[in-house]
Amino acid sequence: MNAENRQQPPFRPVSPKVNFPALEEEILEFWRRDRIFEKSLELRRGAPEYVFYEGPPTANGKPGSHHVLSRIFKDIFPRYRTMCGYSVPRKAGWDTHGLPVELEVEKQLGISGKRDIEKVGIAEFNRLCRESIYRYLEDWERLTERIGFWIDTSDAYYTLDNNYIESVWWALKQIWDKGLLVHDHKVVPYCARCGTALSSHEVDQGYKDVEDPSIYVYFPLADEPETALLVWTTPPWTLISNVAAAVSPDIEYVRVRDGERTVIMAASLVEKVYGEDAEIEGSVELSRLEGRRYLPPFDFVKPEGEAHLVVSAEFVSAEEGTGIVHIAPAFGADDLEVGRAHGLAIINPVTGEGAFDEQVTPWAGRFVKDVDDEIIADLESRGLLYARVPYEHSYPHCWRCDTPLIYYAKASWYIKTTALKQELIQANEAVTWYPDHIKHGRYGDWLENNIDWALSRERYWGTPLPVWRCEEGHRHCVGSIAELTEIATEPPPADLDLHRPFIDEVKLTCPGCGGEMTRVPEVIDAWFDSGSMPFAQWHYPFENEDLFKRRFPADFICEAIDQTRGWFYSLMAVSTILFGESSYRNVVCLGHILDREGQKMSKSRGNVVEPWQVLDRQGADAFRWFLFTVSSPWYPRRFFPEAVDEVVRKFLLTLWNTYSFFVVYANIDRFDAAAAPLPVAERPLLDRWLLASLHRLVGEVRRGLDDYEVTASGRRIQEFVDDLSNWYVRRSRRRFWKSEADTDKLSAYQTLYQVLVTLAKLLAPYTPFIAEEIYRNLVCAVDSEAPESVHLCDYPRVEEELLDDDLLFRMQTVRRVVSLGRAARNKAGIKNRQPLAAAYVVAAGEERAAVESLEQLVREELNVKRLQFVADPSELTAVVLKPNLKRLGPRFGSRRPQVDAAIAALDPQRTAATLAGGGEVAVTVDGREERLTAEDILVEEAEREDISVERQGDAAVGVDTTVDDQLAREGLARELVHKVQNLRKSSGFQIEDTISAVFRGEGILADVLDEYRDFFCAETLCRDLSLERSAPAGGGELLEIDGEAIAVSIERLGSIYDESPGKAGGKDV
RNA sequence: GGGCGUAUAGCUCAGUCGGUUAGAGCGCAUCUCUGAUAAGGAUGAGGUCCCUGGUUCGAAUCCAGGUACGCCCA
Repeated sequence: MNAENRQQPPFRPVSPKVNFPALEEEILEFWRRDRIFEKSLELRRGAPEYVFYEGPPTANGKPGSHHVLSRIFKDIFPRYRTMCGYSVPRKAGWDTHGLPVELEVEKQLGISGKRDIEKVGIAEFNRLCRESIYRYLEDWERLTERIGFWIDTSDAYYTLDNNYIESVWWALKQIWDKGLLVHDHKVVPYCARCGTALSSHEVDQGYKDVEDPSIYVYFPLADEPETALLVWTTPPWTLISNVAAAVSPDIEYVRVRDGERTVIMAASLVEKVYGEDAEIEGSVELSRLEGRRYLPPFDFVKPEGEAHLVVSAEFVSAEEGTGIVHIAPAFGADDLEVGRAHGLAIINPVTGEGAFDEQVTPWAGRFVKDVDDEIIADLESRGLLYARVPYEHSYPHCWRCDTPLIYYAKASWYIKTTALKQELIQANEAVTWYPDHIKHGRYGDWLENNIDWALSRERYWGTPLPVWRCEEGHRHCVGSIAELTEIATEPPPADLDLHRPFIDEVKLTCPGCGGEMTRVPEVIDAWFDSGSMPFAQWHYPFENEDLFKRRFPADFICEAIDQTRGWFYSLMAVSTILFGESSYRNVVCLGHILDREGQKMSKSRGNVVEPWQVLDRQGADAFRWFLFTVSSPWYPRRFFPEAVDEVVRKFLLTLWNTYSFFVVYANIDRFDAAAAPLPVAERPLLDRWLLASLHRLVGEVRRGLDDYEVTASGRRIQEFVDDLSNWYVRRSRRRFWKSEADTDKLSAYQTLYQVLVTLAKLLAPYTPFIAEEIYRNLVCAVDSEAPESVHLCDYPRVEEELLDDDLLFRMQTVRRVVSLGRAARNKAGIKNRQPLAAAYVVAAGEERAAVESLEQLVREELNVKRLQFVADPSELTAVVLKPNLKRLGPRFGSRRPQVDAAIAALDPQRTAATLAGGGEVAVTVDGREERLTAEDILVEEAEREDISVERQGDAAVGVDTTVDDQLAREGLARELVHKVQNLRKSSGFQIEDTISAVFRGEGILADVLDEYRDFFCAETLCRDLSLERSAPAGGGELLEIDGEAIAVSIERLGSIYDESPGKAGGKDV
């Protein structure tokens, strides 16, 4: 053993078998222990910032696979930008308020509804809500860490913090001061039993198909009582509150005879209501309708304002009913809008319990829906009912108690976002959306149809609306704790919890009248909380002014498509009101994860894939790579755990094997990564090709990630890894495994090393774990100066001088030739191990030059001795001449067999050329010369027996299928090597073990072994070969090849480490 | 009910400006190769490009209408 051999292997040995989840746990431990995330932030401190906002998840349930999707997209771009030299602070956040939290607690307590909650007490209830938030926080943090999402959870913002709430209050006060925070009536879906309005999400859960009564009612005109408007409506009880009848400017109205009276209705609906025989008396001008008064169907309540006249409204349609719509502003959104426009009264004799109040004498105290029948009977008794028709429709019910909801005008607090529509649209113009169709599609449309933001909730667990009110009706909005303290009647405690019920106890002195002010009972929509995070996370403007200003707006945010009207909107709306611009510049909008059937994953369907299923089995890199590359992130994608297996096999293991191959051989050879690199120009063509290919890839991946595009870039990396493993490494294997330590070998090592290290950096944002493993073993192990983590490195840059399009073209050409050649071999049924004399390549010009420059490679791949170029595919095929029986039959009759024979005797190639040139050939029949033309002889192309050809378009490759004795013997030699290699493997010998072999046999196999003795020994590391010419019997394995047999027994002698001075390594090729 | 998106091989997905025989990977079958590999190579089977209609010399692609699924809204 010489000194060199006693050196330690440079790299930690790597097993080709790998357990990714276990590996990842080790990496996580390293990151934790050595604070790599913190160091990655520290490293870029002071660099230009790339601002990322974390859209706070509600930690109100366990995180699922869909959260993995958004969280890895939130991870990859900040990682990438960090490696590109930006400072990318990553403050986590938690959304802690809102109805879902309350519902969770209601469930936990086994209670339902506001009355129950108040029985429990708001203080206790909110305490439980606060607790509930933290219940799943650990699950979230554990998952976040495990998937490699680098975000600073130690410095997270919580929307329930007093500081956060104070910033939100500040924002609300700004909005208040602009006059945009208003108290107004709106029609909301309302559950009378629960005494609360429902959010649209809740309403969605309760639609049911029901049958309600609908009625056709006469509204006699005040000045012409024998003529009536015919109005169709449902449900009947709203007629008590009728204040107008609406017609449409787009509908034609007519008078129709109806017994004693005349009715007015839409022309297009007459037949449906009165049948084919209806008697139409004439049409009615819209101007003759608008403003006309009619006799109200009920007069329990005296209207305050305009009432009981005909108005015109766009929303009226002639699709069903009569084209005239009853208007009750208290009970319909459209109605309220029409009422506003025309100054109509609002008649609302319905209590919070959904019952008529005392004004409606006959039915006071009864639930409105239960009175429909009696109302209909009353109308009928007064001759005001034309017809009653059952009406089937989908109607919302309370998801909690199944009570039919009523649409009910309630006073709530609104932000007048409609007043800012243009500003919002303009703010959106400055945002880049991925995918771009969202910008002017789904999201743009939403802005175009903007409605005021219903801000208040009559609930408990939320940011309290900071508005106080006095007996005089003065209102005051509080914008800070200092202000609160200043005008409170009694100074609030220093540790005041700003939540209910504590804040409700704080009374203010009215700045207007000096009276006592009490806080309004509402809390605010939790979306306003999350929309306020750009400043509230910093407690701006009370603190951190510079921080906020530096980190506003965000360069990048990312959520799933369902956030269009959620966070994407609330962020933009809040910042546009306060700061006049969007709080984000680029937004990645992800599609949803569906189950294997394409159905949405949901707890109720039971089709949710638990992320740990994947993380524990295949690992985080596999999960990440799958989600990044398997399909476009904008589209909904189907997901099931087995789908990740392919990613592991196809990508991660291929990469791993390449890496472990390198480490195994580099350790055997004691490769010195610090040695001076060979100039690239002096490296073999295959190496230059790989480097050119790598740097083309670097450019593509950078361009992709710069443009928030991960899928195509990832797929390109995958292709590269496939090329690296199955072309470069496979082609280079022998270069790593040969005894001379020449520059060819050094070049192979340096090139593969360089490529693996670059690849690790390139992959770091995608698959941070395996990238870290490769980097640390290859770089940190040999270079103590290098950054300790791949995530502290700079992202690879394109090295222009390594790009070489010409070389890429040449290799592509060669690979096509090889592929065709292999197909040709396969077609001929000749084993690859059998050497052949020649391959024929149809190529000219650049392509021929390409193949010539890599001739040896092609010969090895195809296992042929010689490469020959031909200009035309026809040179590789035979020509067959056939008599054209149609012509020659009549011409020669019974002498035709002679003609056939004569044609068969012609030289096909030459004859075909003559005929193709318009010439004639002469044959002798019965001693007479006969002339035959192109029409007499059919020229067909045929396979040549001695060449097997495969074509693709203009390209074609053929192989010479003639196996002469010498080739056959060489083939047998390779068979022997192959069999013995298998024997080595099955005997459990190491790659580097040397052996002795004893053969017993006679005949051709013995001859071949003798002839190829050196070749055999080099290939099998056989250091002691003996051949007994005898019957192949006795001990050992019997090798059978083509019916011949030879017996062999092998034994381990030693290792190549133990022999030869100079570099270890040992096969002579 | 409205808006937006999606639909291509058994599965997961490409398919550029409308242009030759619609592709890849997985899976399947046959063959082959292999001392890095859970791999590689070759061949093959497998298609109502969701449906209907239109534009066009020509449609997976453009237009209209519909169906299914998803999201948002009513």
